[in-house]
Amino acid sequence: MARPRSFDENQVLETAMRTFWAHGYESTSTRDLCDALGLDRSSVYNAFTNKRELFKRALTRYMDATTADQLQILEDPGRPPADRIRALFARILRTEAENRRDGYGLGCLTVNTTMELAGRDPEIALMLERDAERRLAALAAIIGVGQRDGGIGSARDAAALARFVNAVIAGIRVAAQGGADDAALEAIAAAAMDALV
Amino acid sequence: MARPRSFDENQVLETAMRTFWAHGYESTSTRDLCDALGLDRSSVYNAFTNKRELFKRALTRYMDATTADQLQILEDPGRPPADRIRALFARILRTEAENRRDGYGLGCLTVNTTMELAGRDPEIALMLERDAERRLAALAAIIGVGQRDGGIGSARDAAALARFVNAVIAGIRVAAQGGADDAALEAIAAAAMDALV
DNA sequence: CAAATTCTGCATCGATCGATGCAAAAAGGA
DNA sequence: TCCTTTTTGCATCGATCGATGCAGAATTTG
Repeated sequence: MARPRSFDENQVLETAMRTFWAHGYESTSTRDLCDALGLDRSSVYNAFTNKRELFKRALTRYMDATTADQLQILEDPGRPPADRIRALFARILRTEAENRRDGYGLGCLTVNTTMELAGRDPEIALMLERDAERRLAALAAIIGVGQRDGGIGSARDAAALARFVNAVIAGIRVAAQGGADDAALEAIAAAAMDALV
Repeated sequence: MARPRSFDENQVLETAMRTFWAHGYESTSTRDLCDALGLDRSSVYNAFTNKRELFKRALTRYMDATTADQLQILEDPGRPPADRIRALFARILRTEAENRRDGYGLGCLTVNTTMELAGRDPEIALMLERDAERRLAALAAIIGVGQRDGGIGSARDAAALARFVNAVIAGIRVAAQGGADDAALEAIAAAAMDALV
């Protein structure tokens, strides 16, 4: 009954996500986006309302994919809990290595957005907090299991240890954006594991 | 022989530093700055060349003050090495608590700038790396002393442990900007100490 | 084929950005 | 007091920002 769209919405979101990821929200202009997307601005505004809504869609896509990937690692029944945390760190290190360009990592869109927008956009801050809660809950659950079966020797509150692991991951992202190499990032993760086992 | 300036350069740098700290580099317009400073743009451009040079001056001021403060804690001869690291974390937590507004911390201008600019401004990235080197060197030295006198039980390379402590501090800043409360930040620091002693 | 509906391409809007030109104001030195 | 030098206040520059208006193209339905 009407003219169909000339683009695939998922592909647009994927490209928009990578563009925001690489340059940040404010520094990505709608013109930059449309160049990367191969679309006119009016098409983007027609489909996604405005820049901020498009960003929210892209951020949701990133968080859904990333958190699902991390939860899958944390809930792998084939490994003991401590090994799952190790595997999580290994995944962080691998993605940071893959996304390195010009000596600087892209970091993580979640951490980047927390730094850029959480303090002045309550709605986006809430999206980020909900995502963080999911990851913290999964981490705390696995750590609790590890504490009961002895694989994780720390007697600290599991929720506190989950916050610690989450903070170290964020610290690794920051170090990557600051130019740290793979060995430096790996040393951080290895030391963090010492606090758990 | 000529008209004197109506402002104190140090006060201007202090105010500019706090404005950039609160809102970031790109999101602070020259008009925002001049409103905060009580000066006209032409005065600011006359004294500091342009926005980026003013930012570099403000960033240098921040790094000099912050790093000097942290090095003083790390080099306090009255405490054993492990206690100095604990005191460093305590200082981070205190400043984050002091700089909290609307539930969100200001974080740290160094970390904020690393996330916003390090990947696309090589000169500023170099300034940040030099500052990080100073802190890492001091941390590694103190950790080495602690390893030899037994206060720090970890057998890991002192430089690697220094990177770990630095990353945890960055992680605490990120958590603070994400809305974490004092207790959550303290739990992160406490767990990090477990990896050293 | 014609009517209805949506999408696309181009031009452009007002707002804001960093930065500058210029004349008046303010000081010191003669 | 007058000359020289610098700062200051005001107006404004060109570029870019996010966003929109509108006519024509494209497609489904009748």
